Amino acid sequence: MWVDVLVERICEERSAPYVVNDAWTPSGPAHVGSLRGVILHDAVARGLRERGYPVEFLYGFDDFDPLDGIPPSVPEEAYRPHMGKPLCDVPWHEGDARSFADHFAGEFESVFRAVGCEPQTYRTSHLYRSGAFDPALRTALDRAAEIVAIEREITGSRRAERHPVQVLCEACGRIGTTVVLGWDGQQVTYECRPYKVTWAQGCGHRGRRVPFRGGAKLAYRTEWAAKWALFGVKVEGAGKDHMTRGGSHDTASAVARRIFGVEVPFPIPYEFFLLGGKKMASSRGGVGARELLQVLRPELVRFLVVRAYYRTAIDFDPSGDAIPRLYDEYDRAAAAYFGQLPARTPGEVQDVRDLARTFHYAWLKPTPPQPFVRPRFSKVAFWVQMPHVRVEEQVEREKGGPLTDADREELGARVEDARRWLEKWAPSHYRIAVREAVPAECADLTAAQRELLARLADHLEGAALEPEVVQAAIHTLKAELGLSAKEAFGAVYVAFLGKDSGPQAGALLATLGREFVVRRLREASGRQPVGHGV
RNA sequence: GGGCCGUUAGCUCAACUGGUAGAGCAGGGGACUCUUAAUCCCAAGGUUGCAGGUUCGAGUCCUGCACGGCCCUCCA
Repeated sequence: MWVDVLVERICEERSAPYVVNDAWTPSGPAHVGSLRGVILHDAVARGLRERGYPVEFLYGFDDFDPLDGIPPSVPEEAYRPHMGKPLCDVPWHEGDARSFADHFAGEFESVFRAVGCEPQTYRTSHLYRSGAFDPALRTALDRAAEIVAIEREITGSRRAERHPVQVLCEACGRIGTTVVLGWDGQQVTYECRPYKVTWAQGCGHRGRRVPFRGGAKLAYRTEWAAKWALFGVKVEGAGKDHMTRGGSHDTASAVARRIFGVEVPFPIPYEFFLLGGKKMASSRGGVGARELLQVLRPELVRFLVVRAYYRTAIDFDPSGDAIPRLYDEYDRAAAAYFGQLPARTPGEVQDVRDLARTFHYAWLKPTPPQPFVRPRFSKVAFWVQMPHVRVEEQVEREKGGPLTDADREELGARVEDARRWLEKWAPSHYRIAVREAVPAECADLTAAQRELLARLADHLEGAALEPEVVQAAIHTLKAELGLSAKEAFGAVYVAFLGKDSGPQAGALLATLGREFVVRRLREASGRQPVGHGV
């Protein structure tokens, strides 16, 4: 199981205590890829902890970065004047005291807490304003030329020369628009340029200021290296866009080694998380991390990430069979974890062991789970649609005993997921839906089946529409006509559902109302009512 | 051009540091003979993309190739 393999290698290649770090810029709603990052780091931290090492799991919100784009979910006019300011200095448009950064950081934090990730969070703005980053800032200013040279070397000088420090403009409060002109060991001279970047306009101010305690920030790649040095980070993964050769991770690594003199954290390059084949990035809209929790419950979200090898892309498409399949795999992993999955060959023994570990890392809480019933998802989805079925009784019968609290909790979650799935994602053949018009499939009915439908219509016209009555009538008629149960009931299902199976026929028809039932039976039979015109 | 990933049964995917290629679904056969038939049982289905190599042994390791996806630009 890949988490265990990574943990093993980390123990060989880096020494304890382990600081595991991950970070994200709260510039909009977090997308699912960021969620993969947190879950991955959380699982690795858990694995290291279980080996008895001291582990610190940190999660940074890069809220001192400039606002460089406006997410589509937010009114553009409210933020246009703030373009280029640090995210932590941009007020949230809906009145309360929070900043733009705090809003999105808080939102994402509640998502990753829900899937069981418990890092200690920090904000880069605090690192700057508290002075924690001042030594790194001084180093970067003193050795700016070296850092620029490193960037050019690593990236193959594809990019324009860029100073590793950005000053916060005293006149307009922007940080994305300034350039450093000089550094005398005490103060930086800088200019806030109108056309430095396309997404924000600097005010033109030219000044001198002390860069410390929040007066300036490190450029992204240097800042990354500085964080490793400051916290002594031993493990930090990143999406493959950072990890490509000559990319930001390579630059940060060189800066870490040559400028700050620290070891590069154990890298974990992980693949993207796609939803329905499209990349979900906050800047492009689409389904975010929060929305994923409205598709899958937290246990399944975490399982989805943990079971996939970290170097392969996850492409989750909630339509189709994906959710029932995911549930089946989750149940298999749970069975392996609880020792309920038999293994015969050595290969199977290993498979079961891996599955059990996967479930272990997917489990939300640090405390081990107690066994719980796992009625198959597709079955639950069927039961919740049957008017006469009480799901809890069904599960009790399958289990062969009364349900525990854990059982009931699990079942409740499944029922809720099943209803949501049926409503939003399930392919139509999973839905038991009474057709509004006579199904075309009725053309395939035999003469005897048509006869049965016609006689059933006649019978029900004068009888109580009770489940037992309907049920008994079908059985009587099938005997009269020499039909099998499958042929008889199949005809009824086809007439209403367009397919040859469904919930108990009596219960189904009883919920539909006599007039409709009789009319539909006659239409499907292709016969005129006995003794009536029309 | 560089990098990463993928290619295994009709479909969706498994298979630890190399050790008899598995599962779900679909399809086939059968069972329960008044319906929780979306259940249960059985069988079948694969020269693991192609060509080489290493090995007693390769889906797994190495080399090359083909096809597909993504990343390498700004920003993070």
